[in-house]
Amino acid sequence: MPELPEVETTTRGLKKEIAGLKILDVWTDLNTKDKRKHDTVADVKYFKTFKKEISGTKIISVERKAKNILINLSTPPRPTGTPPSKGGDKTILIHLKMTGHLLYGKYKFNPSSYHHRKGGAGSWIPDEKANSPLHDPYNRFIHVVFTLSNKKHLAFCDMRKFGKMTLLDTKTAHDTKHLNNIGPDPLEKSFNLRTLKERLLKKLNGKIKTVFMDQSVIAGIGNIYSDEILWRSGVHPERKTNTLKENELKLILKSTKELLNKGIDFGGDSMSDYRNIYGLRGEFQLHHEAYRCTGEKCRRSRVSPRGRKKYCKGVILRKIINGRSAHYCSNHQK
DNA sequence: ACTAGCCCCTGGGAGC
DNA sequence: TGCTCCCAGGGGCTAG
Repeated sequence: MPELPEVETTTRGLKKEIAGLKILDVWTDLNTKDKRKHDTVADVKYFKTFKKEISGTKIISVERKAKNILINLSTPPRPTGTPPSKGGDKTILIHLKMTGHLLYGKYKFNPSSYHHRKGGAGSWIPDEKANSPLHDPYNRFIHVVFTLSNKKHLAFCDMRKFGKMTLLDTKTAHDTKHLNNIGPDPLEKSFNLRTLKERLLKKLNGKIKTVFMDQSVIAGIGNIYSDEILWRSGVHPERKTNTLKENELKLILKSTKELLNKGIDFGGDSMSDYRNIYGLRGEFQLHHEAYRCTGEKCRRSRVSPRGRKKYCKGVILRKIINGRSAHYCSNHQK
């Protein structure tokens, strides 16, 4: 599932590949009457406006805010004599939720493809050789396709359709409900021990794992990285935030920065369906110490004063905490 | 103002 | 082989 490192990997890819290009057209097969999706491209009426507003615009920049991707556009061109678009420049806000990812490449319509056989309304497959990584089944659930001015496409692939794509006014994007209640980004240099303490004060009585995944407290951390951070910090996921000692907070801060950076260095976590914009897997899943390691021996080791390597005698346990599965060591996480 | 719990969605895996 | 059932979970929403 895309968390900060996965969204950052995608954002970096987009900055490199699509900044400066124009959006010529957009297609979707999403069509819902679900009220909760009325302000997204999944809503038919909304999609019409969306298409009109973004067609012909230029992609100015791409940024990440927590787990959201923001694609900032130029003002849409208007025929002479017609007033400019209300609200000025637009920003496409994308949240990948559980199974979403973005793909950049060449696509062509193929009605007999895998996705179509599964009942999709339409389907696009990559215009690549058969052994292309883009033929990975997880890259076939394509629901929105942007046609770009270099004849390539930006596709939104989302197996479970939890993802969200909506259009905002660039000027006020950060003040909308989507973005105005998000805590500081832990990878910012200014995010230090003081910041961490201040943020945790917001939820004094909460379990650390739950609080850590709360986007209004800290931005970008989800189930995988919270498990890994707490494993490395030696802190039990159910510890109340107000019982954490100074040295534990220091460890949590250090582990957070280290693991999020490690996630980015490995190109994200593809244990499930995350793929980068070229359709390729990241490798962080090969370095899990806790997440989905239930029943395995704890891999933590330390070097004793005599120079011997001592292994933790714990086993990784799984427990549902506030409706989310938590994985932690039975021994060293206290 | 809080929080627990439901819901969205669908492929994959287990069990029969 | 093929059916049913359950699981994964971010975050919006609602009921308490």
